[in-house]
Amino acid sequence: MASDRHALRARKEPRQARAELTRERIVAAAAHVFAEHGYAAGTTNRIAERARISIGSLYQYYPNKDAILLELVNRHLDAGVLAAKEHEDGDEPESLEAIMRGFARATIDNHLDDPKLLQVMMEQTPRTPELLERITEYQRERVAATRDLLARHPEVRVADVDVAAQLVVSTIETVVHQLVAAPRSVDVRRLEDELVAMVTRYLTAA
Amino acid sequence: MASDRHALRARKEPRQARAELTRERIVAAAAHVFAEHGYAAGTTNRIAERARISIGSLYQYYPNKDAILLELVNRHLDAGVLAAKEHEDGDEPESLEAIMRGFARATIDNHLDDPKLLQVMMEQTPRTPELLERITEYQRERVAATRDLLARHPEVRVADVDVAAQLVVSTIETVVHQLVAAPRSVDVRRLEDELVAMVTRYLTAA
DNA sequence: GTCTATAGGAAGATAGAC
DNA sequence: GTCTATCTTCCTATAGAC
Repeated sequence: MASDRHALRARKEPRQARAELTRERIVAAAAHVFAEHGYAAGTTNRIAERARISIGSLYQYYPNKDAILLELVNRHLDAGVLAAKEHEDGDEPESLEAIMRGFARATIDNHLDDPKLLQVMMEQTPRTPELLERITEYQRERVAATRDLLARHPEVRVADVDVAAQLVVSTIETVVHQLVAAPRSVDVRRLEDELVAMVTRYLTAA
Repeated sequence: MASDRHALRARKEPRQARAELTRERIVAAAAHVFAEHGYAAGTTNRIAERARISIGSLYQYYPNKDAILLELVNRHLDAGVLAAKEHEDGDEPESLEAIMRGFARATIDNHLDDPKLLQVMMEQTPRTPELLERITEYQRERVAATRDLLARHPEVRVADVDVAAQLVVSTIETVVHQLVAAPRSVDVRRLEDELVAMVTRYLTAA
């Protein structure tokens, strides 16, 4: 078995690298197509066409359409977790307002990256069990991290830290999402200021 | 449903009344089917079946599937506007906190009515131009009414009333929506308290 | 491993009888 | 006015050649 394995260095790596590249092309194409046409009209044929491979090849890399979408959602959530972590792991002496601003900014940036795609993912996605699972886990993770942060921070005056964490995370996430989705709305920076002010005052009120 | 009323009075009215009843049956059936199966799997055939009319008859009352959905969305938004109006038109001497609680309570009630259906309408609906138009108008209306209320209320201390109104409406609406959609979450009443506290403190802070 | 061509199936909408 | 039966369209997913 695998007797042709001992070639010069590796025959396997280049293949995997090529395959990885193809997967990347598919994902990039899917992002573009979903953002432009929505989920239903973002057909696998269109995705394959944009990735400049055939529909047959596409199905060799992903078992079905939802798997491609799930990959996109996973990447977005991973980026969100990563961005949030950066601020959480910083030095603690930051003011609560600075921390909240970091949260808001990171969330906004992550959504501003490709608003159309995000909207499609949030609003038109079929709620498969895997996807729901992933989103729930993400929420749980964010709330838990925020709760710990609030519990440790000296400025926080709120009674129930669990409820507060849930409210703050939910508020920042959904408000940002809605504001980004509605491009007609007022100045984003201005609203970021007010959002930060609101949650900060809430958390530090006597 | 004994409507064999060949009254002397009118020949037209009974027919219209019958038609109105049928429309009502269709809408009720659609609400049930969408809530149970989602939008895509909530087929027109299923709706007709539940309304106990044939698919052909259904298409005599609504031109297509999206028109039925639009009817449902319209009813929900109308209920929302109505509930909000009740509190706005009340006597002014109410405290700001009482007003905000009224908003939150009304929003929660309106969503609690049929959470599943709401979730489907918010998340799986195809964003047709008519629907987007209707939602935008609803938002604009709510924000405008809230802005006027804030501008008149003596407790309000916030600098920019327009931005504040947008933030408050957006926060209450989206947070409630998310919380209702996620039935695993904490006590709804408890979170209502915190939500009200948050926006009230924000609006009245020095 | 990649392709073309198409099977397979679902669902929205319509035709035409009664 | 209501029904049944069906048409049309479209898209996912697969088969099979190269």
